[in-house]
Amino acid sequence: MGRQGQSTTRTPHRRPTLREVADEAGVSISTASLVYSGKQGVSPATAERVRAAAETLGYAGPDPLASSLRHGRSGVVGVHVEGALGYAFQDPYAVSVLDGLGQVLDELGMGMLLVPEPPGGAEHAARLVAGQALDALVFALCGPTTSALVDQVAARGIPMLGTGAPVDERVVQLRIDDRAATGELVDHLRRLGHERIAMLAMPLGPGAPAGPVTVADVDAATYPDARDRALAFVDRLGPDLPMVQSAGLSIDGGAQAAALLLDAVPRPTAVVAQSDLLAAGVIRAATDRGLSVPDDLSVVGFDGIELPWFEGRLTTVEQDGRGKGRRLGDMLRRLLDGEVVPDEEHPTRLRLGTTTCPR
Amino acid sequence: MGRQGQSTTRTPHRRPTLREVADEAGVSISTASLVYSGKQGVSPATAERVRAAAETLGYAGPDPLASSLRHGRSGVVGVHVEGALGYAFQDPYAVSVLDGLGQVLDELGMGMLLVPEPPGGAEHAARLVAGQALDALVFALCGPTTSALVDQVAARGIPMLGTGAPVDERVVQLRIDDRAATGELVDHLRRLGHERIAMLAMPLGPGAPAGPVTVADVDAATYPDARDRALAFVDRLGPDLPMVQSAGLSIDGGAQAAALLLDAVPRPTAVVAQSDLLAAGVIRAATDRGLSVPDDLSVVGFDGIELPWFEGRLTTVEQDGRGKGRRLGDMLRRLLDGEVVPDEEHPTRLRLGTTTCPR
DNA sequence: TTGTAAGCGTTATCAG
DNA sequence: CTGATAACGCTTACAA
Repeated sequence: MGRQGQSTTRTPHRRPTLREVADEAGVSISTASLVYSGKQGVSPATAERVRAAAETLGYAGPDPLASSLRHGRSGVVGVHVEGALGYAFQDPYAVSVLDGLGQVLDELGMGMLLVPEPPGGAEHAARLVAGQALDALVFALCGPTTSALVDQVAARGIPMLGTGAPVDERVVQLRIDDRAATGELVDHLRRLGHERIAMLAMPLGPGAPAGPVTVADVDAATYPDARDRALAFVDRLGPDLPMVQSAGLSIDGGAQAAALLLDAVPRPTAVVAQSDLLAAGVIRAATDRGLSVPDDLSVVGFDGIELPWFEGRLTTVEQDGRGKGRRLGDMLRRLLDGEVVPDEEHPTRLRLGTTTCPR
Repeated sequence: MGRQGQSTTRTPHRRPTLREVADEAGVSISTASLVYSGKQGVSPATAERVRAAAETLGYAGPDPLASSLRHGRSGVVGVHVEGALGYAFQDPYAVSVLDGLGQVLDELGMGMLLVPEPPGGAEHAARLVAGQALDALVFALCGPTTSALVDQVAARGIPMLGTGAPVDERVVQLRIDDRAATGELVDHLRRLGHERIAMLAMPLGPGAPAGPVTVADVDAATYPDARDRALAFVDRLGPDLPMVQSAGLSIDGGAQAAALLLDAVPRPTAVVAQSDLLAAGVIRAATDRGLSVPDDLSVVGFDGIELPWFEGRLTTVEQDGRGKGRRLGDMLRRLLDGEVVPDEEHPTRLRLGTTTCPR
């Protein structure tokens, strides 16, 4: 109580340490520590003395850094984000996965550290990971099949979790069945009588240009989810239907790539877009051309995000991003508990909307 | 080369330490350290021996935790996010700020740790911050005027940066002139001949319900940006024009609140929305009612985000989120360098689009 | 150029 | 219930 001359000399921010608190309280440093970790019994009286001393000195609790070093755990989970944040977070699906993961991490008292890997520079991410204490690394947003980070992180003994990529036995996966789900979409369109169906693929690899793709391109794709969805399309419908990839995972990118499909003659009667964002682009491109969805063109997407500005409801595959994120969090918890966690599969389901109708 | 029997015994993941590497290389531990910090001269020959030893033992470099403890810096910047991630990241403007900040942090080799503060539970964020080693905390996304975190973080001697909130002298601010910018929007509409202008405000506080608000409500607002924009509106146009707040910062929320304005008689001829997302909601609500924008209703927003599905261009105030984020990063750098950083102001500019026309 | 030694601030183990 | 003491893994004067 009373002034402590705090504003007079004020050495430039040397925080008091537990030892000083202990001295002030007239107890040993280990006793003081016990007060904070709250494990063993400390007599209420001494505990109170320690707290008072802490108050006096302005001690805000044990230094997380020292505590982490001691425990060998930082309480931080890295989340790999491919591309700039502004780019990756444009996709509500990606955000919903992070949201779910974040919920679980919150419960675990752990933090989420973003590990962005900018377009050209893997070394940035590598440098960050080298200097940052991570308890685990999650590839939540499905990037390339391989990543230079994997070796590095594995060497540190840090467990990794992914949603299909990078493909590596050291990365525990929570996959969806991209092929089966895409198959359901295609079957739905075929049941409606569509035959001239086109595919609008996500970029098959980093920096892929918008334009037509062949089956060979698909086979060589760097992104496994884009590849599997395209392969399922080819499996069901053969190699002769039009396929294009977009230059990015965005509405604009989708619209631009969709233009290639919609301006072709004969025009497809249905488009399978590999993501809802791309499907939104298809819808916009169609509308721009005076085509009505679904009357002139049926459109299906993938992911199951909300498109609040769209009156109507996209026919799509629900992935339940938040649920997937939560499940990732659950696997993470087990991984950190030292359990051996096998790969798992997350269910998806076809959701019928208003963007498809009979041919 | 050759097998090292890695898959046979494999003690459960005890990483080698620098001391073991030094022993293996036949040098002292400090010499080995020098090889990694790369400061002083180590003879190329010894350096090579150390590296070889590291390779042999599978040493992946100094433990970041120990290194951080020694340096007293964690290389982590906390970013406060109000509400669930899935909610906060819905706003492209918020994401763009984070994107810009992330760019600078990347250059600094620092990481970005998300510190979500869920709707009801400030103690979650508090617990996270208590257990996490942060070099700084940024309130990038403009939350409430006060935050319980501030005292706690200040006690740890961690510098804080904000964009208007929380209001506290210990938080260095990068502000925009909300009042002047809103004034420009209003003036623009008045020049076009509009008189019956309505305001659609962002939530004035956490969990605010959608509905009409009075000047008194505005004065008591918890979010300073929402308050200042509303006050500027009242200053210019008097207290008698309709004002509503939305229940959340989203297109849906905007549309719902906008309904209250558009169904009133007489209907306003122009709406000032406090964010572009809300403006998008107004446009949707208008369209739903068969009103044409701008012919039947002029709409202005705030922020300057892209609405890729909207043919046309919103009249709004450009905030250049990415630039703002980068500038926050720059202030952060100076703060971490120990400089005394004064509050700054970020410029905005009126951007004319296609959503306003003469009355 | 290399080695010695003293911490960084905690926590855990084990006596008392 | 409390107190020495030894780590945790690394960095950096300072000495050789």
